[in-house]
Amino acid sequence: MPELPEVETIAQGVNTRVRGRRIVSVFLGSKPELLKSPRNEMLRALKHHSIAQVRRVGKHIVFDLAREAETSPIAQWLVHLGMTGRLLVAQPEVPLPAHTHAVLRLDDQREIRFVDARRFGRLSVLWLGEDGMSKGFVGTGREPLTISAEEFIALFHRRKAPMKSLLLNQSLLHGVGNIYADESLFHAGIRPKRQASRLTRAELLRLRKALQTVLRKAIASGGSSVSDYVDADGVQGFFQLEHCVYLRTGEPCRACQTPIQRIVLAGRGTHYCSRCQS
DNA sequence: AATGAAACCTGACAGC
DNA sequence: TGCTGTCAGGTTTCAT
Repeated sequence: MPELPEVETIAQGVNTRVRGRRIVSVFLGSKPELLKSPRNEMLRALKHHSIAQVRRVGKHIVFDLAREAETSPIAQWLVHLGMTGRLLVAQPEVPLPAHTHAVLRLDDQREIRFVDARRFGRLSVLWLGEDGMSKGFVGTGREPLTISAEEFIALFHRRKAPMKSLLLNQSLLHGVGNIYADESLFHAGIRPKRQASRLTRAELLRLRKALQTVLRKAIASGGSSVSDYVDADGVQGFFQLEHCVYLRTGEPCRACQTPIQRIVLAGRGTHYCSRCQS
């Protein structure tokens, strides 16, 4: 479900609520495909350790785990929410939702719960070297909010795939998904199918600006709740009210009233205005 | 190397 | 009511 703004909202929310707490017990469900690291490794990394920090890297939520009374992390717990994953902080008396696959019980009794109906989510553990040997998880690509204009342009140099497909490629930029790819292309006035290598420098500069603006605004709105996205408290975002094209097939363009088109590109529903985007 | 299509799952919703 | 088909915030794998 979640893209950069939703993952950012969740990570910030979880961080505020559980930073500094100790994990006293861990439950991991029986679905093996969710665990990208061995189960015993994951239990060993989590159990009896403290949560130094929770943050977002790309679409991943990173838990920095430290020994008690120490600050430098020894391991990281990585959570990828896939399409339908949720990460909730709840009191123990609140009933476990269906499809709960992991529960971390904290020293104040509260629980961090990983819930994922479709099971496209993934959990993994990264061990950190003793003397800062490993920097830990740095993500799969460049960070869209901080990438410079020149680096952004260089990413797409000589690429012949449609621009939207490349926006979704997590080894180039990480964090952009279907909603924000469609929305940023609309705001930049670029058709999703355009070959990246045929975009002008000015268009690429416009796209970077549009992408950063739309991501920042979405974070400020707590993300987009299209079907079932909620933050760490189970609260919905409201950036879906600002969508110009995503899931608005046939509805009038907010700028020119032309009905929004839907095509399939890179296997994904793709929405654009045929008049505003050229 | 790069691109595209299919596969992995469940749930919600529209139409009959 | 219940069936079928479509669609959904993502990534990986396989074929070209």
